Amino acid sequence: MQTSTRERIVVATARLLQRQGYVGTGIKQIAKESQATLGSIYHFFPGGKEAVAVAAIRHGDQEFAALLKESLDSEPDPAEAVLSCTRELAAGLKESGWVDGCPVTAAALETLGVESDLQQACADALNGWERLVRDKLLGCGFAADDARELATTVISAIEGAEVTAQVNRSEEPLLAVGRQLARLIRSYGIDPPRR
Amino acid sequence: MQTSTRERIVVATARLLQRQGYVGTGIKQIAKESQATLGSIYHFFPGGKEAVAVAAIRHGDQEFAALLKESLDSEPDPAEAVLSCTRELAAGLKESGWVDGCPVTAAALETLGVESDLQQACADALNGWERLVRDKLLGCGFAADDARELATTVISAIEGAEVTAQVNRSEEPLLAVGRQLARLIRSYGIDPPRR
DNA sequence: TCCCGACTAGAACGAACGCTCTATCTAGTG
DNA sequence: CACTAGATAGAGCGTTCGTTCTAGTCGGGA
Repeated sequence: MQTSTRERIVVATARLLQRQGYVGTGIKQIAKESQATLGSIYHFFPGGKEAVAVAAIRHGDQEFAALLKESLDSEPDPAEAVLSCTRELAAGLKESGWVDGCPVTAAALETLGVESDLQQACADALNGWERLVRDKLLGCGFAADDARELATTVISAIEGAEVTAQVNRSEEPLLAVGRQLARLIRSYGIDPPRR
Repeated sequence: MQTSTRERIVVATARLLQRQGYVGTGIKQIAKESQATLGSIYHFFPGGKEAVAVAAIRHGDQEFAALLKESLDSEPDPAEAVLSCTRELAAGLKESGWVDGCPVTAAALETLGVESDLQQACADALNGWERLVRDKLLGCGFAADDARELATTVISAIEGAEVTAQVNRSEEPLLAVGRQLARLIRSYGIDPPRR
């Protein structure tokens, strides 16, 4: 067996969570989709459904962080980097038939009322992504306050643009937001570092 | 009876939807919360749960559109108008204990896979809000293309900022995004119309 | 007075939910 | 070979889901 049963469960759950949320995803559906059985799931995750979801959210977190980091590292100019990131997200979203959106938003919104590990995992993911953007901006010479506000704006706007793109089944919202974010970053008039 | 049973059902459902999404909200919970009975709900909404949800989404749509329109009309300068809007949203979010977020996002994300009236209602809401912003910008002398892209960005960013604010239980993301959006709008260098 | 449509009320149904339980299989160790 | 911990397998538990159904209440026109 190439991939462990545990890993198959986590990956399948991550995909299901981003498509139909936490409440909409059943343990038995996870079992079927991951080619595992109920016994296996409860063996690896004695915490039940929520424990599986937490692991899946963390998986989606790392996956998106890797994509984001790759985009940010590929371009020295932060404005270009954000553009490249939105382009990549738009392409991926279209390819999935507009269903594979942000891996944490759906789950996060459903578990807001209750204090849970799941909610914490979602918050950690969002804040981690924001930190990646902030560090990039700091490395390009932005002031600390500007970098922080811009990072929050970039992540929030991308988050919202992904939802808008999904609902309208169109790449345009993501691309338009990418262009405007690039303009906003450039408006600070900081020269991009040359390689 | 001051408010009709039908209205109570719609209002209660709208609040439940924005807090816990579509799948997470049960018909019986709607009945309890709205002081109605199952019979009443199915009497007014023969289409069942989805029909109730569609009416509730449309209600939330109009409610938010009214708030948005009020913010936009209160300030002649579009940048100031967006700032005022994010401030108002931040205050409302905090007051609700970070649970009453965007009325359609949660429901929209859960019903992406299937072609449904509910999904259409969510798309209509988002596009309607975007149009409000676009018309404001057009009225201020923005070029058609700029107004369209900016409107998409404003709505998407606010949408995402609201999620970020909820997850972090903080007003700051909404306020920061508001400031950056104002800066972006001003970067076009178009003089705000004087009253 | 009767009646009828609008509305209220909640018992009951089959399906699906998360989870527990026992049983079986498998790989590694003595 | 026997033994055991790890992993797999799924029947079945109690509960809740959305929906259907029958029964009852009530005000106003014939």
